[in-house]
Amino acid sequence: MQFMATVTTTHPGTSVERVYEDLRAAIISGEYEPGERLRAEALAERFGTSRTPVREALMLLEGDGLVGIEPRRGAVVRSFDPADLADLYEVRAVLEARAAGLAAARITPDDLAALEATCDRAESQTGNSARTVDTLIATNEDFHRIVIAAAGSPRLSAALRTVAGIPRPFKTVFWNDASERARSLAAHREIIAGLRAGSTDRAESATRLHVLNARDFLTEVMRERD
Amino acid sequence: MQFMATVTTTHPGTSVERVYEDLRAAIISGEYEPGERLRAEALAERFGTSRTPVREALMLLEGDGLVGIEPRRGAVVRSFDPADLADLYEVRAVLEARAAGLAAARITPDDLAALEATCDRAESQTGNSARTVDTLIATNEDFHRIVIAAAGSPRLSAALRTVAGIPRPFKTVFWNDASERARSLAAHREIIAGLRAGSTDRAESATRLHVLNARDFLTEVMRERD
DNA sequence: TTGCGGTCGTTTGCATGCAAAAGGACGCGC
DNA sequence: GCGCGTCCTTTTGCATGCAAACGACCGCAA
Repeated sequence: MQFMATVTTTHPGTSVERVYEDLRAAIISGEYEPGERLRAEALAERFGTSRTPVREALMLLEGDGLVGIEPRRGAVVRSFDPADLADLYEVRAVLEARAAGLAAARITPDDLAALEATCDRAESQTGNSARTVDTLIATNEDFHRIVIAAAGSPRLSAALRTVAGIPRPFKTVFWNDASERARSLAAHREIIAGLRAGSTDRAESATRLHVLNARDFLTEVMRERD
Repeated sequence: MQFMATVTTTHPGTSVERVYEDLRAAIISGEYEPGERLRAEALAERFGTSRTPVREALMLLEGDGLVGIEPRRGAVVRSFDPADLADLYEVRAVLEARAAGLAAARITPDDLAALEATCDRAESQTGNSARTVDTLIATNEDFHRIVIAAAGSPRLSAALRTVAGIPRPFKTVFWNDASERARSLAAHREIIAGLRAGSTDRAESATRLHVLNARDFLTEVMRERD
């Protein structure tokens, strides 16, 4: 399949990175369902490469907890049961709280302004259209990304990657819920206040609360789903 | 190089796993020095495989923070400057403290006994022979491994992998220091007490203290090294 | 001497071939 | 009818070929 004809003004970097990013996005978007088998050949064709980089990307995604690989059996999209999700969010709570705590001592006015901007942006989004929900999810991710970057801890960022990705359907139920939206927005402003005050404790506590609230909502929803 | 002659009663599993484990051990043992280049061909020859599994193992080790890979430039053993080490230990402190906290609610008498056993074993080791230090390092790792396993959180375990590995020379200076040994042993017993009491707070605090003490010692030593 | 450009060897990244394992279909015996 | 063994297909895991990137080396000019 060496005639890849400059598929889509391809990203920079190597093939593995490209497949990793795109496949990750595809899994998170829900395009591949939990439990679905990920065959190397098919993915290679899809991404216009060979099986080698696909295989490598799959190994990286396994490290991110998005894909399960069993030797000689292949890769599948991991499924998230309530216990899994709760576990994941609890680790996220610990790590993101710590990130916020570190950020409180280092954050710049620019970053604070950017954080405020995400809140304003979220506030301006009303309704439940797919576009609205998309924007909210993206905005939320921006917020967390800024805080984590502001913490300035490479190891913390690396650790967070192991709990960063969950398929979008889960997020969608969250951001479709009006009261959760309001609660998140309030929490974000609370976190910003802590960061602005340079208060490690406030930033940490507010973040922990925020993430654990999300955990509770999601596990609750999943429980009543079945 | 397909005549690999059953190199060393090879581990089970795939070639990648084997290379990953062995190379990881080699790096941690200090056999490859920080900054040293890791050429795929040479490693393939050493491990009796081809470059493909080696390349994949290197990517996994990059995820563990032990190896740095730059596209088209190759892999190197990561070097640990004082800031790196401090960062790593701070994340470890957060995660291991949390693990101990979780473990306090779930640990079994068997695990408690195993933890006690590691302390007794450590206590019986005196002197500074290489063998003694080896044993202390292994014993210490056993202790932490048991606690983490007892936490029963797969995501926490996964996150900890990103901060688990540091080359042995660093550990050696630590375990050669008599007062650090004593302090570690006392801390371990403190943690056990917290776990036995089922006290999340005690187990957490003791663990955080323990890991941060190690951080301080190491950064201190590194500072005066230069 | 120092800086720059061209050349060549080395090493990576990717595509592909191939052996072997896993899973399923089929048929046989019970 | 059901279990079991065998054959066949699919898919993985690994080895290897090859193009392209990197960087070291060398010569030349300022």
